Amino acid sequence: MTTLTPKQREIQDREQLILDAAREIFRTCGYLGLNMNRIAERLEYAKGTIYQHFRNKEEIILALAAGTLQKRALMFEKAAQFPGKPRFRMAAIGCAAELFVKWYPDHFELEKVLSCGSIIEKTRTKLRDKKNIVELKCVSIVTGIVRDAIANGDLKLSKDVSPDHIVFALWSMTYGGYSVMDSTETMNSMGIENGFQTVRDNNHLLLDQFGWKPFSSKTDYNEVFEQVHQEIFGDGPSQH
Amino acid sequence: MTTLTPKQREIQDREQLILDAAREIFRTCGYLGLNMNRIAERLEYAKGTIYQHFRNKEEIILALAAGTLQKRALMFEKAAQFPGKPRFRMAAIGCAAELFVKWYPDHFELEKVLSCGSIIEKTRTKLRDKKNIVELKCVSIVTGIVRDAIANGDLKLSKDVSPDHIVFALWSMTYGGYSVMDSTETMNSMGIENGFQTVRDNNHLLLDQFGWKPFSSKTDYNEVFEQVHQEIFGDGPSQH
DNA sequence: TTGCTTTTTTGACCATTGGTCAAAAAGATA
DNA sequence: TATCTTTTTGACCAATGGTCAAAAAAGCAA
Repeated sequence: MTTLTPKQREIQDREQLILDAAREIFRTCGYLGLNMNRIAERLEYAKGTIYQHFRNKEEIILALAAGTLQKRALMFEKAAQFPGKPRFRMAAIGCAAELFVKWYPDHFELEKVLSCGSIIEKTRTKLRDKKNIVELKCVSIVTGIVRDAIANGDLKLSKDVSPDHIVFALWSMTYGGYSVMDSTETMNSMGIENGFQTVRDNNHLLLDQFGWKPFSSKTDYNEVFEQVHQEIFGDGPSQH
Repeated sequence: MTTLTPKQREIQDREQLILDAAREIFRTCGYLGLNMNRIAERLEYAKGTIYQHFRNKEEIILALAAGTLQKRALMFEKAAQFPGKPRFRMAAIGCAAELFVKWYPDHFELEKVLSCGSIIEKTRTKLRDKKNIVELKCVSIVTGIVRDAIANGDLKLSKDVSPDHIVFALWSMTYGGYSVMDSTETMNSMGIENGFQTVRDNNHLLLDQFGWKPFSSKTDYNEVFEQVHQEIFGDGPSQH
């Protein structure tokens, strides 16, 4: 039942070819520069063939975002396995998140496009859900580490704060920080020289305030970062 | 020299008519639904006339964003004048920021569109700068309050933290929080019931950790929020 | 291989939008 | 009123999104 005719196989493979071409065009020409004609032309297929795979360019962009997000989920999984106290593992997640945006800078641009209401609504719910599931995967990994810290005794939450609150706070700070950094104009006028380092510091500030031990005053989390960087992600973006 | 012929006056006024129509269309139909034809049709002008005012729809969107941003700057100015300790005034800024996104929900959508590289680059630098100046105005108001707190003795910064760092942290947390809230899907699966309240709390957590007195454990900043809400912004979005 | 059916591909085709510009209309001036 | 200047107009073109009947290719049975 799972055997495919050569033709079916070809069609299936083409999906990835389309996405590869689209990613390349998106990277160089952005949302407005990407269009179905251009993809077809580059792959030497007729336009109609591309439409057989994707309903419109918005769905292609969504698929591209889901693709990179999948890579992030894998990175988060690896990071979560860093041996040691939960807070160290959380620092490893921070490292993964930072390397992710550095390794796949176009993903951030994809996300920005997809955050526009009138763009995302051109895609089918089904496909959006597919992406959301991968995103939730990341969230649940992080929540898991928070729970471990609670089980561990390293973190005691007051009753008005839940693990989800902590994840929301970190998520906000990180996403917001990268976004603000991206709008260079305003950023330049502020005296932040190393935005990534600052986001890291701010996250640790938050975790300290939530009472999560060991505090950043006791541990050099930059050292942990470097360790994770080398030991887990030393080989760069994995090619597969 | 400042006297205008009736015709010149008419042209000048039309700019606002165009923006009003565009804002309405953008609100209901989003980025993809907004186009020059539609604006011209609604105002019963020829397309060419619209092009005399704006080079393309991206520049219209930029102008719309600059317009609402201007309102935010005014709100920040009013908030900064809240009488009392700098940290109270900072809470007032938080109130202004929150009311701003609630009062002008389409502004957030405008920002998201303009954050897309290939969209913003269709606008002229000159116009972008115009918007940036208003944005910087907001930043400088906030930075001013931080400086007041330092002058005051309520806040002592370690030498590796600058006022700009604090502003960057608050900005990240707030912008990031609102963004994450916006992507409802992921948000719903997390157990955050009141996102706005959570963003407020997180900001206060940060300020506490930076050592800015009086701490939120000593003061009920929700009370301050309500006070600012009523005394300063009680009359709703001002119509002018 | 051949002839028939089903699947896939193609690109001509249409509608919509972005954007231009020469000609027409309106306004200013004297 | 006649003349010059400014503004408006909408026909026009190019590019893109998207469809679909016809052609080509693939699958299959004898």
